[in-house]
Formats: sequence, structure tokens, C-alpha cells
Amino acid sequence: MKHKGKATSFDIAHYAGVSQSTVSRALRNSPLVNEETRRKVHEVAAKLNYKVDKNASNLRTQQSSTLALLLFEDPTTDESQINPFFLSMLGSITRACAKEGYDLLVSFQSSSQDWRADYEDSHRADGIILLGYGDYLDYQSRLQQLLEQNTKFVCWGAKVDGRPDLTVSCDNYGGGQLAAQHLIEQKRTDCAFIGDASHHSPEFFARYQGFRDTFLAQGIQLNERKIANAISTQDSGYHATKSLIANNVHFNALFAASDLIAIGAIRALQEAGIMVPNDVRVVGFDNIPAASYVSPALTTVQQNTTLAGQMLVSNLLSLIRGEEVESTLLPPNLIVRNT
Amino acid sequence: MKHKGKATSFDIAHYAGVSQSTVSRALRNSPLVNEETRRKVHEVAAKLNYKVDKNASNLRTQQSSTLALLLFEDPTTDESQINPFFLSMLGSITRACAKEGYDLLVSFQSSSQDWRADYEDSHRADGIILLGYGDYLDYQSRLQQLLEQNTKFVCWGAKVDGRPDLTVSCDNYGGGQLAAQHLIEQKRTDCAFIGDASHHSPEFFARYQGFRDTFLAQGIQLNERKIANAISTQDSGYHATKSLIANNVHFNALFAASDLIAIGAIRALQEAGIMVPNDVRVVGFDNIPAASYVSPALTTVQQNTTLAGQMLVSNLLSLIRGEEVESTLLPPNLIVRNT
DNA sequence: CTGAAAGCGCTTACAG
DNA sequence: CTGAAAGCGCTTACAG
Repeated sequence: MKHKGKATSFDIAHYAGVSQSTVSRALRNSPLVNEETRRKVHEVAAKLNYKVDKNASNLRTQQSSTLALLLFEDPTTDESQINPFFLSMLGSITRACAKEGYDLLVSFQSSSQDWRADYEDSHRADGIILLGYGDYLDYQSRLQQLLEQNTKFVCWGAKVDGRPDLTVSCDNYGGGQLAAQHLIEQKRTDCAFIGDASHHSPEFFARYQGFRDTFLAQGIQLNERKIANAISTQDSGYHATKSLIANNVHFNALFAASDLIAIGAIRALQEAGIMVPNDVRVVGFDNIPAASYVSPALTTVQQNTTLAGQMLVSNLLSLIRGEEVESTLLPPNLIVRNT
Repeated sequence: MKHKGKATSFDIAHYAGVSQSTVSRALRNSPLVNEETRRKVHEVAAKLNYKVDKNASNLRTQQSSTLALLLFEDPTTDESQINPFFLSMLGSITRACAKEGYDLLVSFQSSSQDWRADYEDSHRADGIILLGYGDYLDYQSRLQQLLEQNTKFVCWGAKVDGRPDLTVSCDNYGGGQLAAQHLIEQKRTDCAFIGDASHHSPEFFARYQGFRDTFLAQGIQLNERKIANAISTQDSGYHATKSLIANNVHFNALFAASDLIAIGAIRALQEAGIMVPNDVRVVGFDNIPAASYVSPALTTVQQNTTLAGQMLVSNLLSLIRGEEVESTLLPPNLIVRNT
């Protein structure tokens, strides 16, 4: 039973003494085929180490059993270091795909380049998961285009009013509230915020809003001067905090829009001789692995990445099946550590 | 120019006023086709948002332009946390694939499960990259099987004598030497080693050997009692170090087979009131992102993941092309920080 | 329950 | 330089 090249269903048919149609049915466990025949076909297939050719079956059935993950990063981010939060999402998405019997095609790209969003057009994937920060206004038009082309996709990110695409996101507003409540309990009400509080980063903006509104409800107004812009990197958080300090801005608490920003901010504070948490309490967002390693360990708002991956995949599959799907909001979780 | 479903090359042919064969040639930029014709075809294709059906073209050409990445983890590892070192490799592999025009299929799996190594058999991928720690003896037989099936694959990991598969690896032995030289310079010659110094983990074993041999060359013999077994997790490093301390084993330096182990070890030392680096100097291995966040920042042996990803991909592609390929050894790099 | 046949959308030798 | 045709390896209606 040796062959040149890979065995095909015709080879199996030959050795099992049945027709090729029957082999195909048996291998797909069609109820139409006799149990004895089915067994025999499976046996021969195993012996010849036969695997159905996915290109052929996908071509025939017009689907791919594959999902694509598009990870787009802020182009200013250091190439070599991927945001650990996304990496953790990637792990949970892969697992969720495997569980559903789908393969996952992964692609990184900086938002400047051409989008490799043609996975569906080229029949490589049945749908796309979009994951990434970056300027929302920059890629909004791309999303619009995907919608027009009727591409099946789901985004990780903020649900913006009027945003027509399907999203799965953390309740960023609620997460901001959690951070504010925590600081209010600690009697730290003179707060700085580091992150992009604008429509460019809807996730960050929602975190900021939840934070601000919670203070407002207590009659406390956040000072505009204490807001510094930053993208989600350690360096950006570091420099934003530095500039606050340089401008003689004082505060006794700091809410960072992400853990990476928080870690950079803490570094800037420590360098300036400001003690964390004694002088300034810090709350981050994400709960990346490093949050528990840094010293002092970072208090942060956790996003449930395992659940997020599962929802992303299951929502996308529903969409592909043509079912009605709602955008999903996942509850965040305050992790109190030492900052 | 509206269609039901996706446009095919026949649609393009129709609108461009040429035959379908010509469309195919024009789109693949065959030199056989007239420049004017080529332009026209591309124009129509763009207008109809046409993309070549990969399933069809792959089926026809009998290749896939796809590589598969199999990440296998130690089954004892916490499900939710993937080893950050591999995550960083994943990033560089993805980038290297993109550069070569290949897609990347990613799959995680615990070594207990069935291997999803049938990507090539099912024509989903032209080759496989294997990445992971775990017990080498456990999966050796699987590698053997892949070789017998003539699967194209390349492994990240130690080049073991007599190991017949193609590998790309860090010079783990050299890395161990680097760690030893550093500690010798610091006059810390009473060393503990935490990690699996056996054939079960060839990478760890090589690190240990390089470390041990460098001390031996100075006439210093490592004490067997100061070696504790650990897999590459923080917890494992923590417990291994704890047990050393509990057994009253003394040492003034510690070489951990990985950063995760080192981070756990430092925690155990600190809890026991042992100061790092004053009482015990610690050197890790990998240089994961967290290594620079921990306090004190971890001195460690860096593996060049960017280069590693590139070599993995380019070696695999050479192998697929049927070229002669040698296993590759990448030079490590000592990063001196505060431990 | 089984088999012969059509066809998924391409690529490429073959013939001009 | 171009077109008509074969064929990649499957799945599945259709006919028994």
C-alpha cells in the first residue's frame, strides 16, 4: 500500500472495495452509509494515513472552516513588542476556535499598510476577528468598507453609538467607574488621567467617561489640566506623566487607560521621587501578566480575556450562520494590589 | 456590475472581453500576456473587488502558501497564561511569514491531546513550525512519525545529538556559559540551578551543561544538592526554591533555566528574607518582557526572538523547496540588570 | 444503502 | 500573445 504523493479518496475507495462517493460519505459519517462499510473505509483511511484534502472540500462546499484574526497595532508601537493584552486574547481566541473545530489564520499589520482583510474574499476564511487599538477614526472607513462588502466580521473594542458593526467589548465605562469608586473609597479624589480621552480611542474614552462621571456624581470635577494624552505603551505613559510633573501638576491618584501606560507612569513618578502608593495611588486597566510582577504590584481593572475570546468566536460563527447577533459587553473586575 | 455571490474569473473575463485563461494569466502577472490586456484585467478585477479563490488555486497548484504553527505547552501549565516567550516568538514568526507572502495557521495544544499535525496531510499548510517546551521524551515519537510521513517541519528547540529533525535554536549551552561567566566575575561561585537538568528538557539541560562546564573549567564543581527540578512556570520556580531553602541548602547565586522560573525563585527568596542581589544573585534565561518590570529587574540571557522567527520561517521554506538545510544555532546575549 | 456524474474555480500544457 | 480544454480532489443531487 505505498503511493507516490498523498493518497486520495479514490485510493481509499480502491482498497476498501467501494466507490469514491461512498468513501466521502463514510468519512463524513453520513447516516446514509452502512455501519460495516463505514468501519472498513475508516480503517483503510487510517492505514494509508489519508486526510481529506481541505482545498478540494472547501472549494466544493464553498466554506473554509477557518477564521482569520487581524491584529492591528498602533504604528508607533515598538515592532518587537506586541501588546501583552492582545497576546492573551490571541491565546483564548485560538482555544475557542479549536473548540468549535475551526482553524485560525493570524495576521499582524500596522494600520498604515494595506489591510489584509481579503481573507473572506479569497475564501481563506469564513469570517474575520479584528483586534487592536489604534486610532479609531483612521480605520473607521475600512470597517465601513468591510460592511459594504458584506464581510462577516466582529471587532474587539468599544461599542460606539451608531457604530454599525458587531462588537464584543469590555464594559469600559463600567471599568472606569470601578476605578473611580476604588479611589473614592481610598479618599483619593485629586486625580490625574493618562490616556487618549477622545473619539480617536473609544475604549480609552469610555474608561475616562466612567471615571469622570463617578466623580461628578460625588460633586467632584476632574481638572482638565490633569489629563495627559498617551497611547498604550510604557514609554508613552512615562512621557505623559513626566510632562505632567514638569508642568507642576499635582495629584494624589492616577488612573491610567492601560496597564502599560500605568507601568510607565509609575516609573516616571518614582524617578521624580513621588512614592506609589503613598503619595499617588495608581490604577491601571487590562490586568496583563506584568501587572502582578511590577513593584509595587499594580492595582488594575481586569478584562476577562478567556470569555472575550469565546464570545468573539461564537458571535462571529453566529453571524456566519446568518443568525441575529447582538454586540456583547463583558463585565470588568477590579483587582486590588499594592498601588 | 452587481453579482450574486462573489465574482469569479469568468465574470472578470466577461467584462474585460477576454478569455478566462487570460484573466488568470494577467492576474498572476504572467509575462505571456500583453501589457494593455493585463492592465484592463486588473482594472476590472479591482472594480468588481475580485479576489482569486485560494481553495481553487491551491487545489490546482497543489500548495497552500500557508505555514502552520503548532504551539504545544506543558500540560501542567495554567491554561490561561501562555508562556510569554512563545508569544513573542509568535509575533516574529507571523511577521516573517507575512514578509514571505505566507499565511500562518496557529494552533495551541497540550501535549496530551491528539496532535493537530495533519495540516500538511490535509493540504492546509505546506509545512509546520513546532514550538514548545514540554517533556522531550514524550513527543520524540511524534517527531519520528512526522519524519516518517515525510512532513516538512522545523522545530524550535535544542539540537540533540542524533536528533534527525531540522531545528532552529538558541545556543543554550553558550547561554549557560554566559550566565556562569557573569557570576564568576561577580565572585559568586556557590551556585544553585533551578530547572530540569535532564534529557526530558534538552534546552534546559544544555543551559545547565554550559553553566556547569564553565565552573568546572575554573575548578569549581556544582553541588548536586543545589539543583532543583522545575518546569518553566513561576509557581514551579517558586516551589523548587522554597524546597531548597527548606532543606537548608545555602548558595550565593542562582541560575534559573527560564525567566519565569527566576521570577518565582526571587519571590521565594524574598519571602525567606534572602536579599536579591545582595545575598543571592539571580540570572534568568529568555528575557521576556516581564524581566524588565520585576523588581529588582532581572539579569538574564536573551534569546533573539526576531531572528529566531525569521530563521524558523526561512529554513522551513527552504526545506519545502527541497533545498539542503542545516540546523541553525542562534547566539544568545547577556542582559545585565539588577539581580 | 450505493454508484456514476456533475461541478466548485482555478492553472497550465497544448494548439494556434 | 490568446483561447479551449483538461484536471486538481472533493461533495452531493440524482438515479437506482
